[in-house]
Amino acid sequence: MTKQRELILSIVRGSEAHLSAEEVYLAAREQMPTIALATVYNSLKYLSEGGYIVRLTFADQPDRYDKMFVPHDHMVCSTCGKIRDIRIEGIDAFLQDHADKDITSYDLTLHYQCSKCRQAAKHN
Amino acid sequence: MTKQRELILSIVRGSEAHLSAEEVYLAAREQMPTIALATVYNSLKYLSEGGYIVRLTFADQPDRYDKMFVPHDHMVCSTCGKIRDIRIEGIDAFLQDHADKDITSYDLTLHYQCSKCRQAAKHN
DNA sequence: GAAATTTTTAGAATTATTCTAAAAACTATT
DNA sequence: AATAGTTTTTAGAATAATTCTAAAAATTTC
Repeated sequence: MTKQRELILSIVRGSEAHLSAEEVYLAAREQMPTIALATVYNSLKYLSEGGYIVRLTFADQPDRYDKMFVPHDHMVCSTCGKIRDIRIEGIDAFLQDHADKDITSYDLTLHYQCSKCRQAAKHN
Repeated sequence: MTKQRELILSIVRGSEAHLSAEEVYLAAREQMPTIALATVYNSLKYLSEGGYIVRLTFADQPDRYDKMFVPHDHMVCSTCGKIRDIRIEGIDAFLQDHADKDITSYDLTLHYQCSKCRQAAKHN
């Protein structure tokens, strides 16, 4: 673990948001102004492949990174793209039961409209 | 519906694969050699926003397009990236039941290792 | 069938990410 | 603790996927 990777890990772990590489880069620069964007990408790859953090891929957004201490799924607002954590109780068992092959992991994203966007939509 | 959009819709509907924009473009050019790549992107956006086809987003791959006559989910091989359709019986009801908000749709991707890649991995 | 609108085309632009090659930082070896 | 070997970082170039732009073509409306 280099200083850079430690820093990046601490940024992802210290945030409740689902940060993009760019956002991690901006946060990292505050503590290490000379860090390169490529290092952020390298480190995020290293950390997610090593299981320290989880990479999330959503449509129409750059990839995001999640500390995922507690297993959970995600809801994305179809209008503004904001991401919300959600826990679907019993989903793991349900999926293993209903899939014919052994699954190693899964991604589940629910689409919905967040309350802010629902409000905004009314005023049209 | 313009000629171009008709053609692109027929290509997606006529394929069992999950075609990328580039693949649709190559197929489209065989019947309409002057079609522009931007038109393929525009049309795929138009068709997926209109509900004629479904856009799929996976990590480390360009977006893909699926005719989705029958609702289903997807399994992606973690090694080669190949996509397989899967039907998870009762998942819709399960999700609506277990999510606290009204969901408009969902994406579920299961990760696994396809038999070809599992074989290949053995010989190491 | 002229006018208005929409779509297509071709190429430039943008965004997210990876690659490259040299420099720097570690690690292991005497 | 100097040396050699390996890994990581850096900065910038390169790439891939997709969108934007502006003019031309097609389509629709009146």
